[in-house]
Amino acid sequence: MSVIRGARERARIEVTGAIKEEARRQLAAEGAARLSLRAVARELGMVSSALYRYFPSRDELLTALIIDAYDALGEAAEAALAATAGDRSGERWIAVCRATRTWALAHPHEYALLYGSPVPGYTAPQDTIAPASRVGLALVAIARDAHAAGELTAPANGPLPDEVGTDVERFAAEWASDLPKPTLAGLTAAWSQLFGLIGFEVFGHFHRVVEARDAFFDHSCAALARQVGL
Amino acid sequence: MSVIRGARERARIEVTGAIKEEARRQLAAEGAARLSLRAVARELGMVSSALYRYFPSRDELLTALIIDAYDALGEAAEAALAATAGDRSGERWIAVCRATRTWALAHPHEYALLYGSPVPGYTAPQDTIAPASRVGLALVAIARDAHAAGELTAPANGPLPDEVGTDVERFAAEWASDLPKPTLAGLTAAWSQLFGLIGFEVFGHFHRVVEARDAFFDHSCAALARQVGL
DNA sequence: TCAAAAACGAGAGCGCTGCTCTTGCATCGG
DNA sequence: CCGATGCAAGAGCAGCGCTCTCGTTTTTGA
Repeated sequence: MSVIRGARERARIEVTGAIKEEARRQLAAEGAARLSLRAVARELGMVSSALYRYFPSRDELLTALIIDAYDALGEAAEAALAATAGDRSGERWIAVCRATRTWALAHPHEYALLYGSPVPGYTAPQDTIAPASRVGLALVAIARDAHAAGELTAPANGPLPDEVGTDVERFAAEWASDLPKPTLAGLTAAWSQLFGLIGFEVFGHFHRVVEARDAFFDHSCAALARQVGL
Repeated sequence: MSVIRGARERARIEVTGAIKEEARRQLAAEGAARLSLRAVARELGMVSSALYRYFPSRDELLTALIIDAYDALGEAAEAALAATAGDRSGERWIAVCRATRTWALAHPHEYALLYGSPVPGYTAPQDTIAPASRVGLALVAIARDAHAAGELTAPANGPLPDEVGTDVERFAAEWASDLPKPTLAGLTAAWSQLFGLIGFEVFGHFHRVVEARDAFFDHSCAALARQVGL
C-alpha cells in the first residue's frame, strides 16, 4: 500500500505535498477565505485545472489542511503532556492548556479553520475525528494519571443528571473507564471551555477587555483544573 | 437628524431595510460565506450595482448584519435577565446562559458570524463594541445584584495575579465598581467559557460526544456559576 | 421659480473565483 | 510494442465583488 511503485507515484506524492505546503502558506498568510486554488497553482507554476488531479475540490484540499492542523495541534498538546510526566497534575493541566493556546496564537488562521465557523458545505469526514480528539484525550490522560495517583478530588458540582451520565458512560467505555462520571462530565465541559478562552483571545473578543492575556489565561486554567478536580 | 425629509429619504430607509432583510434571509439559510450581493440584488429585482448606493461594500453589509445580530442576542439575554429579576442569582445565571444558547442554536449562521472565525479583511468597527457587550454585561448585572443582596461568595481560586487585577480595575471603573476583583476576573473567564460551551455545540464539536445537550449545558453552567461565586 | 446639484437605477465591463471538458503527450503494464 | 492510464495545458462557463458611465428623477438654493 505504502510502497512507491515508480517515478509516477513518487512524483504524485511530491506534487501533492507541494500543493499542501503552498496552500498552508496561503492559509497562514491570508486565512481560509482567501485561499484560492488558482493562486496555489499559479505559485507552483502549473495551471489551475492540473491541480484537480490531486484534490477533487477546494473543500477536499481544505479538509486535508484541517487534518494536518488537528495533528499539529494534537502533537503540541501531547508533547506538553509527555514533557510533564510525573509532575503534579495541576502543573500538567496548565502545561497542556498553555501548549494549546500557544499553538493557537501562533497559527490563528489554522485555529480558525479548526474551531471557528465551520466551512459552509463542509461536514467533518471520518478522517478528522481522530486527530480532532487529541487535545481532549491529552486532558483526559492527565486526569487518569491523577486518579491513579490518588490526586483526584471529586468535582464539587451538583449531582450529575442521568442523561449526562449515559453520555459519559459511553465515553468511559471507549476511552477512560476508570474515571468517575462527574470527573468525565467536568472534563468535557472544561475541554470546551478551554477553547472558549482561547477562541476569545485569538478572535479578538478580549480586545480592550483583557490585556494581561498570559496571566489571565493561566489564572483561568487553574480554575478549570479545580473544576475538574485536579 | 432622524427627521425624514422627503420621499427620497423615506425610500432610502425602506430599500436599506429590504436589503438587510433579504441579506439576513440568505445568511440564515446559507451562511455568511454564501451570502452574495448579486443574489440579494437579484432577489430584490434590482441590478447589483444599484446596491452599492446603500452599502459601499459586501463587508459593510456584513457589518450591519453583525450589529443587528449582536443586538438580537443581547436582547434575548437581557430579556432573560429582566424576566428573572428577584430570583436567586444561580437561577438567573442559568436563565441568561440558556437564553444565549437558545438564540445561538436558533440562529447558527448569525452566531458563527459573531463568535466564529472573524471575516478576513474585517476589524470590528466602533459601532459593534457596545452591542457585543450586552450578553457579558447581563452576566455582570446578575453578579452585581447578588453582591448587593449579599449572596455573592468569593471565588475559591488562587490569589489574583497583579496584572489581571489591573485589567479588572479598568473594567470596574467603567462598569461595575462595586464587585470584588476576583469575582470580576471569574466573570470574564466564565463569559468566554460560556461561549466555548455554546460554540462547541453549535459548531458540531459535541457530535457523538455529548448527546444530552440540554442537561449537559445546564450542568456545566451551574459549574460556571459556582466558579463565579453565585 | 428655475437651474445647478445630488441621488439613483440600469447596464457594460474588469479581474477574479471554482470547476468542467477536451486535447495531446508521457508513462506504465501486459 | 501497444493499448490503457495518468497527467498538464488550454479554453470556456457561470458566478462573484466592484467600478464606471449614462440617462432620469428628486432635492436644493439663489
